[in-house]
Amino acid sequence: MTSYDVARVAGVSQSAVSRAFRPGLSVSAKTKDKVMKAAKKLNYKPNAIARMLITQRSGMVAVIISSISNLIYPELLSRITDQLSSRDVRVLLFTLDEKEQLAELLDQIWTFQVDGVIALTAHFDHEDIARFEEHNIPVVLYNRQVPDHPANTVCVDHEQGLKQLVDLLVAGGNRRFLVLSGPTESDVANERRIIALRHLSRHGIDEVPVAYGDFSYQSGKDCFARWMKDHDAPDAVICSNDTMAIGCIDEARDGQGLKVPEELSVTGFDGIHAAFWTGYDLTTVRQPVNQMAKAAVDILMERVENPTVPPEKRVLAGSLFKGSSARS
Amino acid sequence: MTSYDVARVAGVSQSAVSRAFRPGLSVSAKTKDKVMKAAKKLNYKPNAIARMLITQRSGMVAVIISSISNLIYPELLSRITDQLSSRDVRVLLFTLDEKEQLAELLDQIWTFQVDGVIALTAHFDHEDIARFEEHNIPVVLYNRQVPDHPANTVCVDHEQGLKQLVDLLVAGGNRRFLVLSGPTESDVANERRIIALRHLSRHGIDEVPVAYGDFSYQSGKDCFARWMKDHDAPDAVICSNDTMAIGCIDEARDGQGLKVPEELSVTGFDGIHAAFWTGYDLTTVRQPVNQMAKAAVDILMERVENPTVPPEKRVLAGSLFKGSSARS
DNA sequence: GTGAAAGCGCTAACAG
DNA sequence: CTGTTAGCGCTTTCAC
Repeated sequence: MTSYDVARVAGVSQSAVSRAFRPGLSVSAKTKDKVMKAAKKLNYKPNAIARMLITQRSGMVAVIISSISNLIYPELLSRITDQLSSRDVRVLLFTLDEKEQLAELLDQIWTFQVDGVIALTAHFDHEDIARFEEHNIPVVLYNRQVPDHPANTVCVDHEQGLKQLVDLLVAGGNRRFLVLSGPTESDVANERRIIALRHLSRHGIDEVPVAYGDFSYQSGKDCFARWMKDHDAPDAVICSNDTMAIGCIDEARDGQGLKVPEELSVTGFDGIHAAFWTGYDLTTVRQPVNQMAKAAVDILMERVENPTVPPEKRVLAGSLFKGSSARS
Repeated sequence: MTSYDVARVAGVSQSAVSRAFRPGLSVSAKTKDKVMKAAKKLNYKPNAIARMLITQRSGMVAVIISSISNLIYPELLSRITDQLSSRDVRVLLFTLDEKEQLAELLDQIWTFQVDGVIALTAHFDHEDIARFEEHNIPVVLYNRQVPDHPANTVCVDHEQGLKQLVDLLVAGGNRRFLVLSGPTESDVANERRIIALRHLSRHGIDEVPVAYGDFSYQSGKDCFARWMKDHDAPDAVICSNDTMAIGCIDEARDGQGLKVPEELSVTGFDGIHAAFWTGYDLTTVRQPVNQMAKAAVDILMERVENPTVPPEKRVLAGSLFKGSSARS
């Protein structure tokens, strides 16, 4: 079923059919009516692929996500998809687990002529960003920045969030700390670790040990277990994200027999749903996920409409959630 | 940058360029080399949209998912995306929360000319399936069937899984039951509820009360709290999924002061990651998610290659996981 | 307001 | 093996 078939049945030209299906184009009510009747009869739907080819706009945005062991990603994906849907844009989903796959993934993105990209994960250097500019595809990075290069970014305010978190912990009498960081390949992990250590240092707490996991529940559990093998329990564990914090709590309680928060404070970051489950009730910094998703989509679509708008960085404040996983 | 530009630089015809970029087509090594050199120089990538238009194949599969309050969905989405990626097929993601949006969503799917559809959610009647057949788009349903109509389906064996679960609970001395079901609009919820009740009945346990939630953590919590307001605690709660079971456990422990499993057995279904967190250690039936995702993609892609292959139903056995949330 | 005509960038016969 | 040619289904000037 093509627009020609509809045109024939409706007794109009093919271009009339095309016009009838594009909003805001000059067609008389009578013609439009004839076209719509014929279209319904033939069960005709315009072919989006052909439209993409001619308009040079795919109506699709690539969303890059990594494996779902970090529970913040599905929540973000969900919000971003909703935001894009409401603007009548479709999501082409890409997952990226290994750094090496990035080049291949980018190739796919070019060939698919997506209108834009939202990257929830992956490290982008200025060369990658330059390639996007070359291809004229706007990109928005989530919670990460490109060193020495302006880029569209929406970030939670790590500085402010972690300051509040650290202040709270210190005020609660915690003195001996352990930082449970995400992997050093992760921009987010590095930022959160460095900022946390800096704020601890401002309280005169230095030489804080760091253990490294991969943002997953299991790694939170394992890292803490490994640490406890040849160390005394610290007062508090500052985790790079909620998923690891939950793993750490489970290991503390069930593996090490420590009472949380009486004998051990544990904090997370993100504010995933599971963090608020009463079994954990995590002290954490909540990303304003809805607003951040909206900001990411707003920034992106503005650049899709008008490619000359310069890069923009938006930093949104997180909110400290005082759960019962930390003495405060 | 089009194939014509590359052809000009390489000193060959445009169709030679096209051939060079399609695997397994007859091009001499020399020509291919010239083409690739020119392509690299011009930073050329074939335009997938144009290819879709001419080949009538988009290389995209629509995946329909619902809101992520049920944690099995992100896990499934992740596995399915991996499976499709490995076959060089892209995922076009659609979310469906309200039943009323289905028609609109289907329209989108037609216009985008996807090669196939995997539906993790939504209720499809035989009319919907017929429309897919009309459009010649193969569909695979996940954990749901179409009444009175053959359709491609991959299901976990609810019958067998729930039999094992109920047998285990009864053997553990549990006699007074509560079933915490997902919503009656959900095919999966209905199937799990009815089968559970049937198996209880076989043990002579009838007139089992049912409370209805929406598969979310909060609804598990709320439903159980509401039930406890004007009833004694049952021996065991059989939940339609793990997320509700976790909510139920949290409410039992923190809201009602009940010891799990000593005073209350709670079971789930699905085998989501969080079910195995040591804080819950849920007795549940684990869907073989990897195999099911693979089966769904296998079934789908076989029909994409060859539309005449008849519908197929694959039922995979789940595995009972004996956690410590139920007396057994 | 409407129709004719020219492509968007590519693939796939077909003939050489 | 290579080049020529005819579209895929649509949007968009451009005359009328």
